[in-house]
Amino acid sequence: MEARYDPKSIEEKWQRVWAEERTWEVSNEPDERPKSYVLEMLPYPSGEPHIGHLKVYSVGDALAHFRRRRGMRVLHPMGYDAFGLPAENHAIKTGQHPRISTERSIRQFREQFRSWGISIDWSRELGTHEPEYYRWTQWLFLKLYERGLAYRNEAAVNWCPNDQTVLANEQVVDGRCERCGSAVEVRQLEQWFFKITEYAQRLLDDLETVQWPAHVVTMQRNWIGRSEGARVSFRCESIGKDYEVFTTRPDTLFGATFFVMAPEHPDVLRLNDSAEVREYVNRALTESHEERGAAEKEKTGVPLGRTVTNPVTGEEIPMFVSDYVLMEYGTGAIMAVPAHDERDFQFAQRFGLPVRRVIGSPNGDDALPYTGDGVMVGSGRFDGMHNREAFGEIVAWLEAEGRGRAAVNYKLRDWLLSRQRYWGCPIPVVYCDADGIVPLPEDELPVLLPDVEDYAPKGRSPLAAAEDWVRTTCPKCGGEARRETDTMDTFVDSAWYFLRYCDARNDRAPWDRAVVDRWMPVDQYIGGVEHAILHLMYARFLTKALADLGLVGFQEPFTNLFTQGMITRDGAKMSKSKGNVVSPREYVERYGADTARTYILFIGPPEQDADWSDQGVEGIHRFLARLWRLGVEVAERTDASEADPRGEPTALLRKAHWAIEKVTQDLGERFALHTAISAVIELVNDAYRDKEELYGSAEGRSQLRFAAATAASLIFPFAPHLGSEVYELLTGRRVWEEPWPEHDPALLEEDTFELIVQVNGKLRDRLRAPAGASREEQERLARESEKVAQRLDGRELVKTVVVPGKLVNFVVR
RNA sequence: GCGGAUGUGGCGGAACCGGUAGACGCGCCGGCCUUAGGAGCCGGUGGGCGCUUGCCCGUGGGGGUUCGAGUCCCUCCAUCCGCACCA
Repeated sequence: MEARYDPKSIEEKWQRVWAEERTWEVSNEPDERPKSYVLEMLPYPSGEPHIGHLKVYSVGDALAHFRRRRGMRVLHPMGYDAFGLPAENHAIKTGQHPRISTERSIRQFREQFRSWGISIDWSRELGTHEPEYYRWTQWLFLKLYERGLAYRNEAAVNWCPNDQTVLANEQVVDGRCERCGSAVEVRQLEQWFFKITEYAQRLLDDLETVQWPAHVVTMQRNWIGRSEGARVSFRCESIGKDYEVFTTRPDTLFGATFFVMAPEHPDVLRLNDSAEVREYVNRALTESHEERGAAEKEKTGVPLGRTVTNPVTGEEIPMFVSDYVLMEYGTGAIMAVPAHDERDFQFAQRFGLPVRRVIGSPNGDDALPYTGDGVMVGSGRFDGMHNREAFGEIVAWLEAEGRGRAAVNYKLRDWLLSRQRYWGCPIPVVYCDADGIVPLPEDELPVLLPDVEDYAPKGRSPLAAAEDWVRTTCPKCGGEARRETDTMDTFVDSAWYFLRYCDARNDRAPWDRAVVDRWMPVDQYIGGVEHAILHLMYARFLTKALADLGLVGFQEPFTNLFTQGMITRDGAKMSKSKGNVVSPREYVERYGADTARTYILFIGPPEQDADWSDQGVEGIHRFLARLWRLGVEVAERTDASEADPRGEPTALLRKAHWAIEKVTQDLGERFALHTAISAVIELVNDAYRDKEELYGSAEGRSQLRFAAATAASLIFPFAPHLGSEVYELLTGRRVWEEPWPEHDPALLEEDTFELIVQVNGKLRDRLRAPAGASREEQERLARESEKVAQRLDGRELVKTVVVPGKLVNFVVR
């Protein structure tokens, strides 16, 4: 017998079968089976897949296999998020077209995914850079534009000086470019936006309809940042204009002793255009987010030499400009209540402004600023009221006077989607002197990305250099027009790919609604937490917009979300500079894909970070080899006719049924893939322990053969090649065509159980007791235990606790 | 500062409803097989004391609820993550 587990030949054999027979393709025609859409987040193809990819697809594939064999029609597609900066930066360095390097990476990804044996429906494969795909990205842009959800506007935007492009707020982390780490500058530019703010409330509300990890929901909630408060008007008599502010504390209005505007506020220079103010404003505008953002920074500002009227006190309060007020939030101006707000307090200290207490603290503590609740003071007829009550009363008063109203404000800002870069989806509009912004008609799509000589960004899109391409005619008047040269944020491409998969080869529309409505929403979405806000928020927004357009029939794209943890090495994040990168290919070549996949799932709970260990890989490889040898040996030493277990159930047969139940629960009811694998290991260990004895009888052989085939069947979702191989060896059948096994509950029932006997809650003895023992019987058995009798002797029995089928606890004094 | 998560052997982790703490794997120790093995097979492995049967301690620290707590409550500590001048 050639007793060597050879993953290479086994894996190649089954991969060939799956490719030739297109085993994992699924039709869009519904059948009696319930559907399940299992999706991992779209990979960005750069070089080769890394260990994180191996993990996410190992998790998703285990689930896809399990659900198929449980009788579901499973959609499990693959594609590539192919536009983007790394490929373009590579092009700048080498002069090679980003399409070349991107498509090279895609080939490598595809080849690796195949070598991992992931069960993908390759007939739906897509790349977001293909005209067949981005044609529809452009089409969606036009739909949003028609609906007023895409607009062009000048605004203070984040500018990355290194990547030479604007960024969305979500792509700025700690004042730095999320991609390259450069300090982000603020620039006043005209850009394209999607009106995601219009969906703020719905994005918030519908978080309650999805089953997502709590921390992701919390992050989205915080990002949307809903605050309830009021808008209040402050009149500036000297120029005869009302300025509105948003406040969450209308109850402190009597304590508003000054008024502050953001440097970007359009009226600042109108109120005061002195050199000092100009200089302050200019400095604030050019300061990076990081410099400006620090909360610890000392407050700065300049008085504007004007006043506004506090609407409740009638008092004239001074106006300032200061960079601690943000133009993007609320109205870009605030009422300052130094007694009850930290920041206003700091500013007041710095500028010697009055601090007026209007809420008392319940413990009589008179330290200011005080931000808690209490009883109103110094607030006219509201004095004596609790501030929570005064909140509503003051808003009602403002409304009656026409000086304000209740209002809700969100931190969420519109999605800035234009980028001054080359390797992205062209925005399908033109600029015409006569007609202004003109969207292209649908039949002119796709607007193909032209080839250019130079990819280097120069503060404007490299596309602007393609003069022949830029010059075009206006679809409205036929006159001269210029094309939009910005491209779209790649997050637009990935905000709808899951819809395209449903109907990937449709060339008349992005999808057929009936088809999409049958597959969507995604039943299980799997990916990393790093997308908790960006991608997931954008995809949710787009889905809602499409629902409003009547293009899809659901509100949320991802019913269940699973966020997998990172794989570290020596406790640290893998990086080239640390030299601790684990290459999946290396391990797949050395041990086989089954070992790599099973190990990465066995290492720990998939949602947690886990540290890669070469010794751990060896351990799992040993287990798979053990299972393979068991299969070979059992196939040789038992008869195929003995496949069905017969005779008195042995411990091993019971163990097989126990493993079936365990794996089914771990895979079906939770994401406990690591404990599912443990259960199969236990089954194989028991088979080794018992096999020599079982070979001795026909009945024993039949049960052994069943146990080995069951182990193969249960390991299949994790190690599909080995599972297929061993299962075929023992049954002659294809494991993926077999229904998922079901355990026989009768076989899990034992005649006796281990009765735990405690005295004062401490374990004192373990006894065998008959399965159906009554409480009295259990207690009697426990009392008969010598060890227990010794401890009960001469002491007063206070109480006896009996848990049927489990334990007896004697409480003595 | 605010919000969230986590803390169990030498290591990764298990224990699902409050009921045998440490499944499974790694590592380590011992044995078998072998010309030899870093191959395979079998056994042991939380700590301490007796070292045979047994006893005591033990799930980050302290306190509480309970017949009984890794699990529930309070409190403190540590680590990680997210947000952070959002009015």
